[in-house]
Amino acid sequence: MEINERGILCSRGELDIARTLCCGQLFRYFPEADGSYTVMSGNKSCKLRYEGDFAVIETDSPEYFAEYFDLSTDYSAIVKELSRFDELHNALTVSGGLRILRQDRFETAVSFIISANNNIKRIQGIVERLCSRFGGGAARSAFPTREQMLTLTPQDYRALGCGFRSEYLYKTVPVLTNEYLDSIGNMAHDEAKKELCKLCGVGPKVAECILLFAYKMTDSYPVDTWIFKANAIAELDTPEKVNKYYSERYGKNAGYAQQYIFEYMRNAT
DNA sequence: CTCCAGGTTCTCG
DNA sequence: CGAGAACCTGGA
Repeated sequence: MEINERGILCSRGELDIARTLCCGQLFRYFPEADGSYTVMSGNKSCKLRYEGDFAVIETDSPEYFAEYFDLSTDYSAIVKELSRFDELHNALTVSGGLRILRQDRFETAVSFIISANNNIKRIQGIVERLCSRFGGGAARSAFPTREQMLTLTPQDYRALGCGFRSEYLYKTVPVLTNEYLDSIGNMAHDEAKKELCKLCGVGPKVAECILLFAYKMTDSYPVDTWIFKANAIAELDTPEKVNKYYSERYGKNAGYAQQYIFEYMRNAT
């Protein structure tokens, strides 16, 4: 990896752009006509494309996106550790270059509250409308800050298409101060999850997503409908049982395993 | 028409 | 504490 003032350079093997962006951990990515992708995070943006054997991240905020794409972590070692689990054989075929992001905490919390019982296409639309209407007034604006969102009413959220999640956001956004978000990061995983689950609109699945995709607590194992189907065994008949079993089985690498399975399952159908 | 999507909340036994 | 129903919305 190499960082200069124009951006970041790393090998294709380290960063598979489509895999990393399209596996449902972020919602503000935009495929461009020339084959590149634009990514928005908070009020920052970058553009990703391949040049020969390299993935190039062009941005005004190289330090931010080096952290965002978790470029200091060696993923080959993690994949190697997970390869001893036979049931992950298929999932690991799509693991190459798929990275787990360190996203903005507020944006991630809001986005995954919106994600509940929803589909990725529609989540993207809602988030984009939220940003364009309340984060800057134009397409691809910054994600609105907590302070900007404090003025929103449940009716505003309904107008964005949030549906029954509107009341969740109206109640929870005010709680998501920097102090609160910092305190979550200082907790152990189990305590952080328990604390997040106190928020309206945040249950075990959304809590695990926030902890994995914003705090990069990689012992998280979010269980959505896809993962639940993939891990369907007679004894594991509830999402929380699946969560408990596999987070213990994979330990510190549970989050990576989960993301590889999710990517494989969605491409398999 | 019904079913489903990166689930959570509310209610009831 | 566990099971079941209700829930916005848009695409298949």
